[in-house]
Amino acid sequence: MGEPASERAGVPGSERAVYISMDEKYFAKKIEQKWQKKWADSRAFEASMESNKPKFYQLEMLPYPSGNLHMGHVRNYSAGDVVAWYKRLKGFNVLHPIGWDSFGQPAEDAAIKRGVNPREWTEANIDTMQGQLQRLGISYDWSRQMAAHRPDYYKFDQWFFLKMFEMGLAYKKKTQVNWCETDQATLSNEQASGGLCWRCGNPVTKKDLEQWFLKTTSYTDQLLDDMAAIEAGWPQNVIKRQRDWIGRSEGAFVDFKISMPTGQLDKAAAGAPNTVRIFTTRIDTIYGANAIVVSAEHPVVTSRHASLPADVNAKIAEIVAESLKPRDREEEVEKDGIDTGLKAINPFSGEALPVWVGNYVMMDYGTGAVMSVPAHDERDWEFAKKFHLPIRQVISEPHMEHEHHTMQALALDHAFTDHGVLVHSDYWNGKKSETAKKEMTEYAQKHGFGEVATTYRLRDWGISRQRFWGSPIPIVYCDNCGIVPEKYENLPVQLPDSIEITGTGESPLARVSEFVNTACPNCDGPARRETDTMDTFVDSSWYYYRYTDPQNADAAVDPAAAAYWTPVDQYIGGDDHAVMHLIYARFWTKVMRDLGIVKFDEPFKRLLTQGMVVGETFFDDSTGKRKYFMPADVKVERDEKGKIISATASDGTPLKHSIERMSKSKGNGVDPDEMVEIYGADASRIFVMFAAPIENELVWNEAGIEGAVRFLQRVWRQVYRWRDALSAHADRTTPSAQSGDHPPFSKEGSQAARDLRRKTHQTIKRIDESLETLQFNTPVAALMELSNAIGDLEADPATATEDEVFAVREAIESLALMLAPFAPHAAEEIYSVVTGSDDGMVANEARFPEFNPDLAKSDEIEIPVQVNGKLRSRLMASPDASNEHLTEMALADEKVTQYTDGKQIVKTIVVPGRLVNIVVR
RNA sequence: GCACGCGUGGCCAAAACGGCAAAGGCGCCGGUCUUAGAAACCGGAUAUUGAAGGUUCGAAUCCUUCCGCGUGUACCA
Repeated sequence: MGEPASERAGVPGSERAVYISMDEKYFAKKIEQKWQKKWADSRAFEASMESNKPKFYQLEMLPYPSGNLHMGHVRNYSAGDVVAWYKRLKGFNVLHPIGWDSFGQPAEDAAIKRGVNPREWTEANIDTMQGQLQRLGISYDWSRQMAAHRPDYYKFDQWFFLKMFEMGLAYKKKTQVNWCETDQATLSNEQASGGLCWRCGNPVTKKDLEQWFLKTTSYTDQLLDDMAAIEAGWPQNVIKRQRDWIGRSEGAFVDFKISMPTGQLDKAAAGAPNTVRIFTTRIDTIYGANAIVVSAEHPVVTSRHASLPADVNAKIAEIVAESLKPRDREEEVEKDGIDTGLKAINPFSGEALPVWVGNYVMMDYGTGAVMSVPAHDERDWEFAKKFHLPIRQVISEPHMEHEHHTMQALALDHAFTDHGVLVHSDYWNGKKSETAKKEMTEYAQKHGFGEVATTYRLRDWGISRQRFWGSPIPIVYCDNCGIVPEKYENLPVQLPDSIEITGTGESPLARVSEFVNTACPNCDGPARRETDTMDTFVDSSWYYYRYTDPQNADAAVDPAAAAYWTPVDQYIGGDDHAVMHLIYARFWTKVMRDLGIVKFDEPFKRLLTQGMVVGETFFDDSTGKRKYFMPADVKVERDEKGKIISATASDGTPLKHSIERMSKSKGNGVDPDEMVEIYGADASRIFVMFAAPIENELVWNEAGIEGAVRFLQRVWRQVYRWRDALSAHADRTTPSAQSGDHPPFSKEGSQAARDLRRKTHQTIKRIDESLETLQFNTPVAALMELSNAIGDLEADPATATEDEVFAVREAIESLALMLAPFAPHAAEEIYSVVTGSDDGMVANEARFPEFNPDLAKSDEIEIPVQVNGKLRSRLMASPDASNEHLTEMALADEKVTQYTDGKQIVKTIVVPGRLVNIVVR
């Protein structure tokens, strides 16, 4: 690559007879610095509620301040800025804020590894990244920045927690966490992957810990049903994933009575349940049940521990122990279980079924017990095969309706899980599954051993983290009063300024006595604080409300500010947050609605999920752990398609390669700062938007970025070439590319000028439509085409006709305005030259150019003529020529008659304005 | 396994409702300039739209099957 533009920056432009002087060459850095300063000085992007324009809230997902921006951020924020600029130019009062998800583990890890202060580390990172974003020229309202780790923000995490505590939405419960005995630390699932502690390498166990939960499940139906209101504005796959995640499943509960095997007394503890309730979605298969299978933790077995045979108890203990081991997601667990000796009576058939403990039944879903119907459920099939349990088919193919229902069906070689017709099912023989489900549930209900039931996959949200760098949970434990919420006036419960974080032990806060020891808010006696902190998803559940009222010390947000700006009109972010963050944020909004803070159900009207930015990685995993190599240190062989054949390290070690999410540690990261330094912010942003559709994965390939630079340079050159001719017309009071202010072309007006105006207006239409539908790559292509069209006009600026100058002016001014969302600095500069005002588009209330259909229309169009679908000729016709006229012209055409002579014309198809097709035989 | 999505020149990609000879960029080739190269500029070539069937006057677009790739998810009863 050649001499970087930046090194040439700073050359002063020569004074010319134009209102705004212009360098002959495009100096990215000079222009970018100029406009970044102007925008900051004029507070161009600071939003205010004092406006008579309609509001538009453009939001991008809250970044974690890791220290450096990566290309995924650049992609996300460039896209957001396209929307923000577009809406601004469309006359909206735009709110476009940014902030920091600044609580979380990396800061704590840095503290452990390098002994730095997490607060200082975090603040320094925020500084760095803010600078990077500013150099990219993203049009944020910096005055509204929030950062989760600052007490003025997390105060309200705590406020919300207390409110939820009052509402019964926050509660404490014992649950299992990954636990490293050696380090005495809880671990997230990722940190415990493979069953080994990521820090010390010792096996991880599970441990029961008291944890705080937020009752997301009390909003399950709303979370599910309210999606109907936002469905149109959200990607289908996100909607689907949320539905799956919530996992509503409709079926029935059925109670089975427990009896001990013949000859044995029931030695169960007093109060041991004598029924087992199962959940099933297929009650129609109940005559095929061969066993009841319960989870190892099910009360029906735990309460009978004393009476169960020793080998049964041993096996149950083994299953429990096995289930406590963390395992890889991919690993398939073999079915295991044991017959407890208990019997359960099928309330439909009266049959006594064995009660098994099975490792595939989960205690925390449904009732922790299932009826095993091997003929019609794959898991039960597998279980029955392994333990040689009987398999009885009770559902037959649908066409068997009214046939011989009692006949033994064909021997099955796999579970038949479809709906069908009941057989071997007594009274219900011959009925369809759907009918039987309904009737059997009603029957169970009527006879008191069952009911209609709906279960969900969604669990409550565990927010406790045994960590330092998070928002303290505002709860106090008092020997006299028990669990006591902190008083509102005592918020925020502040993190201690500096503590030693070693990475071992329980929550680091537990060792800070000034923090732990406190007075009970209730009785003022000695008490201890909760030392767990909140999940950082808490912070990101409501930050977008804080932006609307960021300085408020008394409330999370003023309802009036929230009412003005929210809900968010357009949200843009990574696909990876499709489920968790977006469910939590939706939940939080519903809680805020119930608190009367907002009046709507859903926080994000429209959502766009962008694809990841990925790059090639090279690594050696022969040691079991991946060691990454920088691409510069790798010798790569490629085939003619560019696919990698082999890669070797400089010392000759053969390396594996892959395409992975960009990151510094993997050596495939691109530093946005470096890119901005070399190519400029505008070119970088254009390239990132142009390279691939926003929702696709973007495989990083830097080669293309020079095309973006060339495009900007070409536009610049065109503006420079025409600057004198344009400036002579730059004295209008209202700068505008609107078309109505120029009379229609005189008959003598050149065809070239007419063509350019047509291209301009066609481009306006295209770009407008693309931006409305959130396509960012095609508008860039359209701008390139428009710029090519300007270049195609051969007229000399000095001698051009008035029509031609007007057409060029309209094209360039439109181009500048439409370029603003992608390359705002260059666009502002060009706009200044064209309009003679150096105050910027915002101050000038610049508007997106308006499309004029009359100008976009060609006066004559070419109509292809096909014979039997094959192109044979073309006609020139007016765009509104009648079908009859076109048909006549086509049939008279010589090239057409060659193919139609002597044949019978079967029919003629005319697509108005498009083509004529003559079908002959 | 299940669900969803995608296959268009060497590469990234565009083409309302099925309707012209399938955009744009990168790369490539040639030219101008230059001692030469690079950059820049100008010009040019390059596609039976993954495969096979089907529907239709007409298919990149709709349907079926297959092949390849990607994403999500998994004992959820």
